[in-house]
Amino acid sequence: MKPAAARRRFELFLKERKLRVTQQRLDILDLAWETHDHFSAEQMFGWARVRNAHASRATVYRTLNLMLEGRFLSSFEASSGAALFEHALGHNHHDHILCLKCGKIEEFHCDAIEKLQEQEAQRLGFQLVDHALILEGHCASCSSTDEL
Amino acid sequence: MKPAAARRRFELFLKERKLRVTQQRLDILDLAWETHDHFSAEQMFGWARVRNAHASRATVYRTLNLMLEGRFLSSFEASSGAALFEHALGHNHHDHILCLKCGKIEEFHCDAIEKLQEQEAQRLGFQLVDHALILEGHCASCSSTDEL
DNA sequence: TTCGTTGCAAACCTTTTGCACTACG
DNA sequence: CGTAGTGCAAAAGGTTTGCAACGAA
Repeated sequence: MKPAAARRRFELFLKERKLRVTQQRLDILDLAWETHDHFSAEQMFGWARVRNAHASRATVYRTLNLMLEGRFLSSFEASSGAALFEHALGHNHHDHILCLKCGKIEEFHCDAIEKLQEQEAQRLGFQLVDHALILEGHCASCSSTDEL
Repeated sequence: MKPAAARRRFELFLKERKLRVTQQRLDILDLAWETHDHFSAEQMFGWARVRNAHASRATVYRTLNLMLEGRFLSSFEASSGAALFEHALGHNHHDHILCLKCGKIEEFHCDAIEKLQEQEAQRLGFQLVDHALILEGHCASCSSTDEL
């Protein structure tokens, strides 16, 4: 989804839920669409600050959660404990693999894994709603330069 | 691993690392082996309190981390944000599926998924160290009684 | 005008840490 | 005895919340 389209859909989303279209909400959406990287709530707060977008930390958190509910963003837990967000691009769902040394994050998608997850859930009588898969290891450049 | 064996191995582990075998450490190990359920640090603190095991919250956290390092326990992140622990029984590695309504936790293991994770990591040039897979959904009894 | 939203700071929750005291080896 | 471990309370890190002021509809 392109920035303009995202913004339009976000406004619609807000109106459908009878929520107000505020400058802060739009600014945060725009900022989220300006990076192709994963970002934390704190980073977003910093960007807003730098860009005079005037959103308080509380509003940043509230808006990120709102965008999560509307599936404008997805998030996963970094090993630090903080949540990392990324905008939904209309891309297929993907999972993440983190380098434990340099912190690099790569995305991957594997249909076979998804199908097997669904199968396992069914086998256990669960109706699958969501899943979180995070792989951790050493990336190519980090493992080429280490002994440990 | 049975309680007695766990305790013996834990004492060995401590001695190998030149750490002291304290009453608190043994009590916490015993308590961990008294449940077949997943437990949080706070729960363990409560048990210790009730049982006069006299371990402070700080000691509980420190000891749980120690047992994690020694692979006496494994842990994963509950959706609440708190870590859930379970004793290592010598069982094979397994993943978890949580019911979003009643909180029930089931374990499962799927070799095919593990292999595919390894493949994906290799494909991306990563040397896989660990992974976390958590499925979330509605369990059989919760999905039979709901409309949502 | 009205009610949802914001900003601030305080509260929260989980986990870690500094330091004086305790106890294992 | 000497040093690692413990308990306490305070700090830390991330996120949520209560409430008065603000602003979109």
